[in-house]
Amino acid sequence: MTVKTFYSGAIAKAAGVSPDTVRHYEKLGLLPTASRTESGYRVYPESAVERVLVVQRALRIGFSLAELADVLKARDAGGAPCQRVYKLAKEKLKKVTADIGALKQTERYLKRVLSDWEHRMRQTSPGQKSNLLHSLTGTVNGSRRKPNNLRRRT
Amino acid sequence: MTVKTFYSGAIAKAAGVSPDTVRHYEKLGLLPTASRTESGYRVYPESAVERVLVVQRALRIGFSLAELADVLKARDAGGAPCQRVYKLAKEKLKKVTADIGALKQTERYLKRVLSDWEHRMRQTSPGQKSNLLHSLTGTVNGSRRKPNNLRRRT
DNA sequence: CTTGACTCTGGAACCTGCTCAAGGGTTGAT
DNA sequence: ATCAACCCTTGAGCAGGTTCCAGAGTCAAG
Repeated sequence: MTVKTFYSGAIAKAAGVSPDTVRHYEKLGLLPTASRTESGYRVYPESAVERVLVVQRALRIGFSLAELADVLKARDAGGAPCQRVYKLAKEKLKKVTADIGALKQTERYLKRVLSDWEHRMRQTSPGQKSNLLHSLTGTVNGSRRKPNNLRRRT
Repeated sequence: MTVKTFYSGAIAKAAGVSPDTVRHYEKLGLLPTASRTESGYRVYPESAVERVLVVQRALRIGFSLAELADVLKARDAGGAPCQRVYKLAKEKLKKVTADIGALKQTERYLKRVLSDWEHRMRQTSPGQKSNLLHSLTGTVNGSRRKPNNLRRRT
């Protein structure tokens, strides 16, 4: 009795990603190199699903694929990179907290700007310029760039 | 008496960006097309500095260059795209608020994970696997992708 | 034995706001 | 005349995590 095995597509479906992603992960070393059928199809053990899910969760926390590849390769090589993982996670937390602070400042600023604009627009007849953008001041402290990319699978 | 004029480099320096950025903005329509000297140098009025600054501030709020190009072109064409700008800014606020919520969830989750790991590592002799990554559960609700990119000018 | 759904490969494209490089002209002071 | 310090253009590159493509092979059902 052999272990149940899966092609890339099945792993992908079970983990909610695309087959391309599975292959990509393998190429980067996030999944141990799959064995192949005679015809060249990748064959994975069921555990690969969990692996993909772990990667996805770690990504959400802020790990990069490269970092994950590092530690997962170390693990697959028999090591126990817990210290490394722990340290990385702590960095992620710091980053997240900092990002929250920056975003909050942007939020406050944006709220102020909006209420200012509402005031300004009430004093301007429609179709007239009220120079909203122009009224932006230089006092945005938090830096904000793309905290979007809300990933969603189709 | 003519108005004082500036080359791209001077505008850039005054606004704290690179000349490349100024040209880039012009190409995208964020700056009205500059007139040229006989030798082909771009010539800007002083107001271009303010324009670049406005763009930079709007970027921090979360506007994209494309959106800004839209409204600024409309303005330059004699329009008053205030409604559009206002609506966009409101969307930005919504996004920022949502991002903060998502990040806060990630923060909470990450904190839980870390304290769990600390516990786990105390029970594992050094050099042994404690499967930290593997213990990531699926309960991260907030989606998080790169709320970093903290822009800083060099 | 055809059809349709799968698999493989390598490499390019996506997105965004720049940034840089190559190759070449202009300006202004010495 | 020569030099530094500008300016121009086109086009490519970066980050990062996919996603998509062409061209081709494989597999199982009818």
